Amino acid sequence: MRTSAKPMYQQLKDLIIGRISSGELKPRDRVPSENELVNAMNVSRMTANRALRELTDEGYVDRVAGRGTFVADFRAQSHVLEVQNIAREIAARGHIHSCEIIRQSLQHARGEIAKALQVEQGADVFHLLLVHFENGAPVQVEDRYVLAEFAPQCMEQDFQQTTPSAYLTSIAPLQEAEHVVRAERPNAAVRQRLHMDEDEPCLVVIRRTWSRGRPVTFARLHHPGSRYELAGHYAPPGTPASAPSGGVQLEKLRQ
Amino acid sequence: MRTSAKPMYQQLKDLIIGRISSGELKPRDRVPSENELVNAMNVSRMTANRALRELTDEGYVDRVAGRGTFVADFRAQSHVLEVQNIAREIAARGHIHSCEIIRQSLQHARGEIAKALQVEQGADVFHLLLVHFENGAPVQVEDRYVLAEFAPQCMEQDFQQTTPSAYLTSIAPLQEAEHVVRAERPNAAVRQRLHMDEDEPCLVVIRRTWSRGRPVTFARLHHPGSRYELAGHYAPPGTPASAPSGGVQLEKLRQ
DNA sequence: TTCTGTGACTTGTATATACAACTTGGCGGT
DNA sequence: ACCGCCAAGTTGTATATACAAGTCACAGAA
Repeated sequence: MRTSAKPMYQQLKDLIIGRISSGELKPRDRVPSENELVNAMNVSRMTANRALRELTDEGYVDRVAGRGTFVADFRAQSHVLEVQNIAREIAARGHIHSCEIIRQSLQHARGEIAKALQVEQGADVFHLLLVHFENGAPVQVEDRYVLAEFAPQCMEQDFQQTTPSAYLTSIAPLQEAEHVVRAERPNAAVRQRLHMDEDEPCLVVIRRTWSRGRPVTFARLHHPGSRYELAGHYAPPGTPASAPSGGVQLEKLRQ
Repeated sequence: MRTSAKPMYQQLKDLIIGRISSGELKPRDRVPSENELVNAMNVSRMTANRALRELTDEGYVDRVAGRGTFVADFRAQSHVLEVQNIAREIAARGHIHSCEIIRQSLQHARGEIAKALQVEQGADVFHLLLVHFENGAPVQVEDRYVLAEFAPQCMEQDFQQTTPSAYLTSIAPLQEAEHVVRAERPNAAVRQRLHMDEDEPCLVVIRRTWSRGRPVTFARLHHPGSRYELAGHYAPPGTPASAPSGGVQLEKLRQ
């Protein structure tokens, strides 16, 4: 065929990614089957198969023999959200997560915030200021800005029930993330909220997240250095997962 | 065909990955072409194509139409090494990297080190202690242990010319990496080597790296909080790279 | 000598076909 | 009512074939 510049399987992928990104197809929705694509798009089944198979590898869809192809849960999109959802992270350790809401307001983006979100000065943004607790001890101050246009229902949300990152991933796929990690001395307000010692340093994560090609949220996350650390494990795709086994061992290395 | 449990294209992938992991095929070596696989393994070309194409997606090989398929440079293995090579990182900023070697010795692994590398107490390990400088200012203390068995030539290396991580990636593919990031107060020795202020916090990265299924090196990297930060950008594979454009903007947010 | 083109080999894509294995719903028998 | 079986639809894999496009070496012409 090759009527266009892009190969046919890529056009099929773009088509389906487009339907997912636009919200036309939501998580767990059924994606056209190979045979439906064959009839609708006038391609061979192998071409449709390649498109859907690659979308599976890339985490957009899940396929089950005999049932069909379905849009993947955003939550399962791995890496991007790995560090993101602190409530899950705490729950995974078997601990209890709780949350105090300091501020939840609609503001006009100014200065750094407008730049970071790539919008004009004065654009509507929601500002959230929360403190997250693990078994009652504060472990994170979340200072987050969200494009109002992206999440219009943001003021009605109860973020004690659902963390902002969980809410954001529920309304659209967060497809890209950028973060910067620093060690800093906290200011007095942060130190007080995190119950930190006088000279205790702060682990700061600054994070921007993209959806549909645009940055939609910007967050500064402050953690007490003595009670929080970031961990990550990277393996190239296709690796049979050589059983790292070691997160626990590393804990013991804490000096 | 399906004579075995695993599908044929997977067997082909495993075969080639095996030859790469064992060292039989080194970076830039030529991998059998599709037609050679067709003849040698008695499969169809589409099956050989799928195996080699997936190996390309997974970063094991590079393919050039008209020339052939070649083992990928380990250095190009993206994520795993992203944070790893500080000399490259500094060079990418257009700055000058230099390095002071404090210690380069053969030791017996004890305690935490043996545990982290999953070897018996007393096994031979090389211990490296270096300070890395960016334009003359110290930015990292690298405290690294390397399995002697893995890198027997380690004592002969001049790590002022080639950083340990560059050397290690040159002798075998580092396939998995695990890291933990913390904010800590440095001890006196580290503070002195990094020329840090009295109350300046330290960004600490603890990293283990695997090769061929075994941990081979373990490093503690200390950075001055005021002069170093970690940055990362994650996008799901297949994303058309929506031009983040923003590392620079984020810099300006530094308080 | 230098240039040109041509053929062999390579990857990239696309199609048509085939069979296996899994899932679901419905039909018919008990 | 319930059970079992089968048909239709789905994904997963494999083959044979075809053409397009890139690379390279070598033969032959200028």
